Amino acid sequence: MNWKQLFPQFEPELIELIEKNAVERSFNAGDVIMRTGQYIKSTVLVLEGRIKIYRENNEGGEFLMYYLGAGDACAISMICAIQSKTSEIMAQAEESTEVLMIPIQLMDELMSKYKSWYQFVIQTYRSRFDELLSVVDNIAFRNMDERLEFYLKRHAGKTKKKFVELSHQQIADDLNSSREVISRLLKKMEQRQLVKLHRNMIELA
Amino acid sequence: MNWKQLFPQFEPELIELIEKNAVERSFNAGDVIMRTGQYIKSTVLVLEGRIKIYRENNEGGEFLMYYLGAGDACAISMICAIQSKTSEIMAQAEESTEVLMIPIQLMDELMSKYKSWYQFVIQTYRSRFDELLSVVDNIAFRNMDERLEFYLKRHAGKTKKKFVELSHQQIADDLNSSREVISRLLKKMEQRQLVKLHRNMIELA
DNA sequence: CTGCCCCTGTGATTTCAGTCACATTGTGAG
DNA sequence: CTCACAATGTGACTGAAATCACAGGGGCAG
Repeated sequence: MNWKQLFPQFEPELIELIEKNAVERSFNAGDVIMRTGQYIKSTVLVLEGRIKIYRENNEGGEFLMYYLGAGDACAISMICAIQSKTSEIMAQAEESTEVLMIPIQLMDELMSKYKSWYQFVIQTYRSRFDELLSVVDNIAFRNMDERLEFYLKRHAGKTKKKFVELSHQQIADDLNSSREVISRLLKKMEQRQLVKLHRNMIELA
Repeated sequence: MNWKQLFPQFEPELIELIEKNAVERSFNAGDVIMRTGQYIKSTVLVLEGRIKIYRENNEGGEFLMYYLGAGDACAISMICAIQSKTSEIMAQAEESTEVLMIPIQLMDELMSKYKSWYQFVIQTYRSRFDELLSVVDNIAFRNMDERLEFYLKRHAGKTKKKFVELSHQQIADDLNSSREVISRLLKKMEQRQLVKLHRNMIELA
């Protein structure tokens, strides 16, 4: 795949080096890309599709943290890759997804030699950290109705559509809530004209 | 202050460079070191004392994220400093605290020239990211009683004492809960022989 | 000693969210 | 068309935590 236009800030030399050493990989919707406790041997750049990054607890509950889309990098894979540590999160493809895996051995060289790469890594850390902060804000300070609104907006924002094609159950899972609660809150939102409900699809006003 | 032994991994040359350019600063218990929306012009290293990093919302609620102690660096100040962005968190001294402020202009040079600095920064990112993950875990998956236990252990752990010298109200603030709830849960813990309650002080079993 | 303020204990009530139970509806396979 | 199944709607109940109201009690300033 021709991915260069996703990273216009990279120097040609850097792109060449990545191309020579990195491996492209495809995942189908639903594939688990990384799981809790797994060792990480590469830094992951997303070229196409969408990856869900979430936390799982031992009782089967899960909790969505954020999404990665084309042009994003996985901050956790960067940190873990550099230190050869295990990851503490789950990553799952939401759609058909293409990624570029850059072996850790290359990281040090890229960081020291290419300013654009260094900037990109810092930028990635910052974005993820900020997203994590807003996640903390939401669960610490907001009720489920506000969290649901935030979730729908974020989901629609990334896909650039006015539709969220998910069942109530899937939304409940992402928010670590239950289907009935989400159904009821969605009904209330419909009464407030914020959404229109369809089967497997929510239309944002 | 002689802080070199806190960072034994730093090369002499690196230490010298920091010494020449950084500014030491003291804060008293209760001083706000950084507030939401403030621009950051320096990276902060903690030399002595203890800093509380927390999130504040517009309705006066607050929520503790983690502490920084001697030898720690503020990951957020690093990220923000490099990008000259505003911070999204509050930092407050819990005790008398000494910090070293390294001007952002120096960051790029340190990162590219000193491997030990680069490693330190990466290590800092990782630790804070992990702490933030465990914060998310706690509020997403745990009830208040478990969160309280976790809070007490963490608080005592950092101070290396078996005592937590806080009023119930302060604990409630940190957990974004209310005083009565904390009092009741502490009573239950006392009945389970996990703690002994005193005025302004909790003794861990 | 006394008055005041802060810290703590505790009951009553309310609200939000999770759970259980079951009804209804939409859709695709055959 | 019909059946099976997944998605959705809804009432009843439960439990966790927030809130309200108020009662003691300890410590300190004067």
